[in-house]
Amino acid sequence: MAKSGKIPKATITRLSIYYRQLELLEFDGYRMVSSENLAWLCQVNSAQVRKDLGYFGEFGVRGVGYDVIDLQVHIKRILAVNRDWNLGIAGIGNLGSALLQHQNLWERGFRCIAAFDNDSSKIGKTALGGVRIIDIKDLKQAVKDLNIEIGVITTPASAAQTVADLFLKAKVSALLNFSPTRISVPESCLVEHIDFTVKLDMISYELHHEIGTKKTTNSF
Amino acid sequence: MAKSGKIPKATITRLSIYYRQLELLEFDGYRMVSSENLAWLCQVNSAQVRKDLGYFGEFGVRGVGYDVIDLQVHIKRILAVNRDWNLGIAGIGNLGSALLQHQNLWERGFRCIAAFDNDSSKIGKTALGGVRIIDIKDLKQAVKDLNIEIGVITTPASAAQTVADLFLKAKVSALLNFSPTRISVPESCLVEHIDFTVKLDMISYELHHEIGTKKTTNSF
DNA sequence: CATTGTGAACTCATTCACAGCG
DNA sequence: CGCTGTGAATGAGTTCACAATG
Repeated sequence: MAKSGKIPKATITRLSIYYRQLELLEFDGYRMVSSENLAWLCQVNSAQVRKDLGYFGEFGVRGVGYDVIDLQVHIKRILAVNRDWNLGIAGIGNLGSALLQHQNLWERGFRCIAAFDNDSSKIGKTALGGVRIIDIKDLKQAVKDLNIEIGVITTPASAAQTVADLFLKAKVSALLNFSPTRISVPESCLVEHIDFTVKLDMISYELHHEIGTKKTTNSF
Repeated sequence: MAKSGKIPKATITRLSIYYRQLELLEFDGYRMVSSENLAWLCQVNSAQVRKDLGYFGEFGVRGVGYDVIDLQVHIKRILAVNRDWNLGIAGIGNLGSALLQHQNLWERGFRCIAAFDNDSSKIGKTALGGVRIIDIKDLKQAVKDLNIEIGVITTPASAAQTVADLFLKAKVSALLNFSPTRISVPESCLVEHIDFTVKLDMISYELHHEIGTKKTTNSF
């Protein structure tokens, strides 16, 4: 069923987006959707939708389309979001707080179950989302006790590498880095960056070089 | 000097990253850097660095490398970040607040000079960063008065399209959308998305499908 | 018979390899 | 001699176009 081979990273990104549109379609009462429809909603080419899905199996019915609910189930399984993931957030400023109380994350199974900071005025207090703030010195123990798999870095840039090292010593499987810094990690650890200063630089560039045509971008 | 032709979007992303490493190199007292060096720091191929720069001119000295300060100036000019950009933030929750007080943005010339919300308990108050919170109904006027060019959407997903429409009516040039929703805009408006639920889905996928090799990613 | 699934064609991006030059 | 700049080679990702089919 599921086919192997090299799967473009962009495909995974799009699967995530297809999934969200499918949720909306279901909410709006649709039972079936064609690749054309879905592609239009996600602002991509319809062959792209079919090819992306084709990497993982045959989920459609020729002449009809895809079952809106069925396809959600398939994509959840592919993305492995049909389970919970435990997250620990380091750096409980506004950004960290935003993630802790983010309703959507919890609903999707991304559980922010630990909050770390080095500010003694915060430690021991209850952060937004109802999680107690733990001294970052105790990160390793907490990661172990709470079985945290994904570390989220929402510290200032200057602390990012230090915090990353703490997470690495605690053997998390992946890091999500919100600081505008490249962090260096061993091969064994997956890192994703979310750097809005880079996005703003891109906007700056594109506004300045006024590209006349289609400007909505598909980068996430 | 500056060469034209199609420039990959990824090139612009990398220029932004090169720039940040150059700042660090300068801070550490380096005067010159080779493409090899810089590439290593940014975790890319050295030919990539040279090609990226090559789209815009010849900034290096053969046999020597690139002047650390000079190259920063060139990249700033290319990215058009050698000027200020006025930003308006809509949705003053934790995420919006994080941006408003984000020191780095201001230093880089991205000035968050307006804050909008529809919550009457917030309107009129001073947000973090010292900006007064304006009723979102008055967005259009404020955008005009303050000459805001980039609208930032930090509202819940449910409000994202409405707020986007307000920004569009106010004729901002670009939107930076932090909500996990595709927003539809006319061709004339540039949109960049920052969607961390997508990033988490990617982490989930990659952890589940344990890719044995190099896992640090270059997507921003 | 409308729509999927997919090889082949094409477009875009990265890397190689070396000529050109300070 | 060492490193840049770049055409040529390779590789990756997207789109086309149509045979397969429920």
